This record gives sequence, C-alpha cells and structure tokens, in this order.
Amino acid sequence: MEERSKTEKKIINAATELFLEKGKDGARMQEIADRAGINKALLHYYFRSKTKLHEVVFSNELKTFFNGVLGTFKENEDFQTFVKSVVHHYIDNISKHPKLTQFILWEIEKGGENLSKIILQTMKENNFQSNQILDKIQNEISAHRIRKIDPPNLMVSLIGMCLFPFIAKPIIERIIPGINVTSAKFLHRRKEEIFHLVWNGIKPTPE
Amino acid sequence: MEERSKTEKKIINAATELFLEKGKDGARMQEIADRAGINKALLHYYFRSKTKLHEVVFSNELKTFFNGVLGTFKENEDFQTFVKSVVHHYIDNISKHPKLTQFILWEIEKGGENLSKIILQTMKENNFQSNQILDKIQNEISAHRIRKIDPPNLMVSLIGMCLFPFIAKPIIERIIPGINVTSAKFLHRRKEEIFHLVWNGIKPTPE
DNA sequence: GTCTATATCATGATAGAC
DNA sequence: GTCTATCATGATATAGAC
Repeated sequence: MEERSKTEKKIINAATELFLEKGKDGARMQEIADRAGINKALLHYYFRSKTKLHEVVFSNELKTFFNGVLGTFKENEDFQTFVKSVVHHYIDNISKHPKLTQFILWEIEKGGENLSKIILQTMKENNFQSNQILDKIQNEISAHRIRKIDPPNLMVSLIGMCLFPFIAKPIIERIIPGINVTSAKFLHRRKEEIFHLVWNGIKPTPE
Repeated sequence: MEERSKTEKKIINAATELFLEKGKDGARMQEIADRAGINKALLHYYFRSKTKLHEVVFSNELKTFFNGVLGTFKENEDFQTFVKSVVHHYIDNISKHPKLTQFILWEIEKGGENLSKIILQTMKENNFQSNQILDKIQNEISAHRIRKIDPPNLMVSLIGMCLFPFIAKPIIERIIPGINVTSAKFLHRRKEEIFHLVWNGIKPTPE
C-alpha cells in the first residue's frame, strides 16, 4: 500500500461513501469534491479520472471484505465445522459491510472481471484455492462421510444461500411483509437454518 | 393490452433488446432509434421520455417471466412434488430469459419498488399469495411430514439457490474454471442437486 | 498543491417544417 | 406521423493563475 497524503485520504473516504451509496454512475465528482472539502480539479490531479478513482476505492473495499471472509478459515477442521464456518463467516462479514452487496452487483453487471481478479488475488494471499475446497468435499464423499453430491453445486448453493437475502432484500421484504432479512435476529436464525438444511441434506442416509 | 401501431412495436422490440443488453442508463435513445429504423424524435412522440419507454419494456418482460413461473403450479400437489416444481419452474423459466437476470438486478439497485409491484400483481393474477406458501410449509411441519424449520428461510433458500448461478455466473465461472453454470448440462444437474439437498434437508429425521 | 474558470462532450428532449 | 435541426443540461476533464 503506497503512502497517501492527507488530501488523498479525504478524497478516498468521501469517494468510498458516495460510491457505496450511489454507484459509479450515480456519484458525481462534484459531490465527492464537496464532501472531501476540496474542488473537482483536485480529484483529477490526484486520480486522473473518475474511473481510476472508482477502481482504487472499489478494490480497497473488496479486499477488506474478502480477507475477512477467507482469513479466518482453519486448516484441518472436520467437515461439519467447515460448513458451519463458511456460513457464519460469509454472513457475518457481509453484515459488517452492508452496502458492499450493491457494489458487488454493479461489478457483476459490468462483466465481473475486476471483481474476479480481486477475489482470486485475495484467495492467493490467503493460500486458498477453489480446487482445495472441491477436493475436500470429494474426500468426504469418498470416505462416505457425506452423500454422493456434486461438489461445485454444493459450493454454489452454500454461498448462494448466504448472499441471496442481501441481494434480494428489497424484494423479499415486500413479498413477505413484516420480515427484515438483515436484522440480527433473522440472520442469527438464518445461519442456523442454512447449516442444518445443508448438513441434513448431505449427511449419509442411514441404511 | 392496448393496440400498438407497427412503429410502436418496432420501437419496443429495439428498446427491449438494448435495455436487456445495456440497461436503462447504458442504452442510448439514438441507438434505439437506429435499431428501430426511425429517428429520436419519434421515440419521444410515442413514449414521451426514456423513463416511460423503459417502464413499458421492463414491465412487459417481467410479466411474461413471472407468469411463466407462477402459471404452472398445481393445486393440491403433495409437498415433495411442490418443492420439485418450484425448483424446476424457476430454473427453466430463468433459462428461457437469460438476460432478464441483469434486468432484475438493475431494478433491485434502484430500490426494487417497481419490481415488487409487478411481482405482487402477477401473483394476484395467478391467485397466488406468499402466505399461502408459508402456510403450506407450516402445515407440513405440524403434520410432522417435514422437520421443524423456519418457513420464510426455506423459501428464501430455495429461490436463492435457483437464481444465484444466474446472478453470479461471471464470478463463479472464473473462480471454478471449466464450469458453465447456464449450460443445459449443469442446470439439469443443478435441479436434481437442489431438490435432493432440500428434500433430505427437511424430511423428518428417522427416530 | 490548490484554486477558479472554462473547454469539451454526450445525451435527453423539443420546435417546427412537411 | 415522420423528419431535420437545435436546445438545454449536466458531467468529465483541463488550462492556467496563485
């Protein structure tokens, strides 16, 4: 991480808030300058273009998030603990960065290339490989400790169930009145529900 | 549905393509006019504003999709069949309208209000109520035909697992090389996997 | 490094002839 | 109903003084 002047930091803070709130297109350079207490010209002096500024902000936020998700996995956990960890870490970390979901969606819409790069890089920094997880699942199957399932599908299902409430929050809450899918209470229950659904769903059927 | 002139239809077709491809902000009125073989002024003559045109296109597409999802549910299915139906109808219909996922994401980002209205209206037209599903799940629990689970969480999980591959496609396919989450082969398997995971996950545990 | 003022550009919308 | 030409706006980006 390079040294950053005081002004640079002010700009990044202001830009982070506004990009998270309104997205790249929605946020205006004028607004960012105002909130940072400087003028538009300085934004370009420091970051050359809006796109460049957006990239810096975006990449910072995502790295923090994914490091939070990946940094806490333990080696040699038993598989049941592993499943529970995935669910808890994902949901806890996304709760800490609520606006990040929209950020991620915006990136996906633009093709997801930058996002993928950051994820892959973060995985590398944490000595994490997607194959490693798939192999772990495959091992459990071979040892008959879980049912014969498709490993990639399990991964997609797990992460999908964790993230979906945050993605679809505005819809879900209008379709099922009275629910708040990001409340501590709902999320606490959700973690339990996902874990039990998955664990019961994959454990070997008694003969 | 009102009568539409030939020109109006050409506009709607062109606009649908471009909005699906580039979103409301990405699509340009000039492009739409060009593709429809007319000029910009006519767009405003027929639809007054870009926002209005977008609403018309958007609402048409979504109604078609959700009618496809909801229109095929049967009354009085047993619960196992019901779960299977939800999974199959969701995935089959979203496969038929692949670009619609982005469309939905764009709407969610804008607050999801329009989208919710359309969903609720379509549910009404198909005599469908979200409570009805929640009650159905609750009944199964009371009759001890499934485990004691949280009904809203089950709904969110089911739909989340179906939609997530389409939402996160660009990311998943870069993280797990060699996979194609919208290929017929993967989706066929996915339907099976989701159903079995959920059914095993909720069926009563043998004493 | 920081500012004011301005260039430049893209786009949605409209006026008015036919 | 359809077109050409033009306006109005809002944004990024830059020039140049201090």
